[in-house]
Amino acid sequence: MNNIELANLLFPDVTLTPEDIEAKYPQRQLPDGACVTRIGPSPTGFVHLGNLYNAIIGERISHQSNGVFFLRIEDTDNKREVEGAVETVINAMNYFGVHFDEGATATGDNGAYGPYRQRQRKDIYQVFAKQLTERGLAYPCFLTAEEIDEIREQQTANKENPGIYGKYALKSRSLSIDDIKNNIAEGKEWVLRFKGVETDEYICVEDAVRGKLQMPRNNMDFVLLKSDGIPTYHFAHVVDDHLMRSTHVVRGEEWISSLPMHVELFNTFGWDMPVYCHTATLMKIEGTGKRKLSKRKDPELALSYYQQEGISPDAIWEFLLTLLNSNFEEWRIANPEADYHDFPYTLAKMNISGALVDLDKLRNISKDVIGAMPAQKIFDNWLKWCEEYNTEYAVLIKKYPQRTLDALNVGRNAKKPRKDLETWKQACDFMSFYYDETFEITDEMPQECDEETIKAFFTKYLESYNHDDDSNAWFEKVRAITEELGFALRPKDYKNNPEQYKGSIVHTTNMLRIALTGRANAPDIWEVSHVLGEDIVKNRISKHCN
RNA sequence: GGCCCGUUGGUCAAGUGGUCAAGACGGCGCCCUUUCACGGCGCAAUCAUGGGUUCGACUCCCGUACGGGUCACCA
Repeated sequence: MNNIELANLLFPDVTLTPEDIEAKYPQRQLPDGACVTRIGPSPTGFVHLGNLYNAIIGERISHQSNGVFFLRIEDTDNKREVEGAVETVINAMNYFGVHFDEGATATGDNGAYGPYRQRQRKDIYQVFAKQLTERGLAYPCFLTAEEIDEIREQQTANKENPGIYGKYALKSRSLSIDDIKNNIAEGKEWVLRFKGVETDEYICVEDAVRGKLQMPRNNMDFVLLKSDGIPTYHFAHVVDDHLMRSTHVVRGEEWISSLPMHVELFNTFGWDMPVYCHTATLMKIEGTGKRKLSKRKDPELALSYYQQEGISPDAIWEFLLTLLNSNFEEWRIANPEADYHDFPYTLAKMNISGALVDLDKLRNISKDVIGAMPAQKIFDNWLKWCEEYNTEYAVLIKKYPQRTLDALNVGRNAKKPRKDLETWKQACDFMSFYYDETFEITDEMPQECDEETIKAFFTKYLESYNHDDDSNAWFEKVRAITEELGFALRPKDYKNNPEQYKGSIVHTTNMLRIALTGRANAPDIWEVSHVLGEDIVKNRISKHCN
């Protein structure tokens, strides 16, 4: 009786019952084995790699099983919320190719299990909070922050576990209904706490990636509702994932230690627990050891970093997939052409220790990914990136669309395409020699070629140059000049008898390459020449004739 | 400190009692090659540690060390 009175005192506006709510969110009609899961980012304005990492897992297990993947905004902490952050999350997920079946969108909610923003679900949580109060399992606590601090200090001094539990909860738990009425009348703020049970029992949860997790049963009087009536993560998680009918909960391992609270809630409500999947923390190398990626020190933690660098979403997926499932790389080698969505992802193959984010490996993967793209797709993606991050190049690309496309095709249609491009940012650097506006000579001419030789070579080259020559005819001329100037036609001849030659054809072609592209490492000279066009070629060559 | 998780080469990692301990990135070397690439081949390099259990342990158990997480009206 007392509990009912208390519940009505605390929640005078709540008229619905848990049954009413349950009825609004029926079991989903899905094929056997379908996974329903979600990501629940909080709108802090910072979306990080770990968010994507977990999102990919959720996306894969749900869509591979013909289930449902949704986006829920966990905005219960209004202090941390940043203007426009919801949009930031949605845009980032969209950019990186993570698609939701339902949930929060930029324009509102989509789906029958909403609202998908936790603050808008306040009324729902209150119904269940009231029920818990009626059952005598929750109570209002008027402890101030200072009082809680004092308790903690005392506990630390006594080497006891910190928190509100056992005898430390007594003061609040033993308040009479009149005390509570008076406190409320005086305008004192309160939180709703769960009544933890004093016990030495253990709980055991079968985690889909870690196997058995065993830990002491919860004994804490943890907070269910904060003083503004909004739930804590723990309460919101349990209520939401139950009502939204999630079958799997994918989240970082930092949640393992609060698992006992969640188990306690699922059990007291009598609800089935979802399958938990606690994933590893992303690490970074530093000095001799690993450490957690840090928001402050590591720019590569932010998803925006990869956008700024112009690493394609496909490359990020392939990279994360290699971290997530170690058999992905083998699968990729066996199926070089396949879409990564066809890779059979499994939770069981997940690694449970912290994976290290290796940017070199990412770049390598990125090269392969871009290497496999048709030139037109590269053109489109690169241009799109430039329009946002490098407007100078966006202008160039649009000024010379055909030349750019031809340039992107150099060496691409061979059986083994070149892998010059690794990121859109780096592409701006690599492609610079195709435009007079950005052309720059950065490498030195080979030491084997003195000034005299350089002048002679280019003069002869220019004299004999015929833009209509095919590749073979062109190369014959290069050979002729090379020989004429006393350079070996075969690199080995020079290597074996260095005293007989000034150098080899390696050096003469190098000169040519540097004159045309500004560097020693660039694609096939004949092909490049035909992308550049006769005028530019002659112009660049003639600069070295005197 | 309590509770929990983890530890295979420089890095990502296969591996579930018997393997010469896969593979990938990076490094080095060689080969292919008319340039630049691409590619191919090869080399070096790993089971944190001490005890058990066992005919046999990277695999199972206990301890130690190290790393990580968490102990909020943050998620």
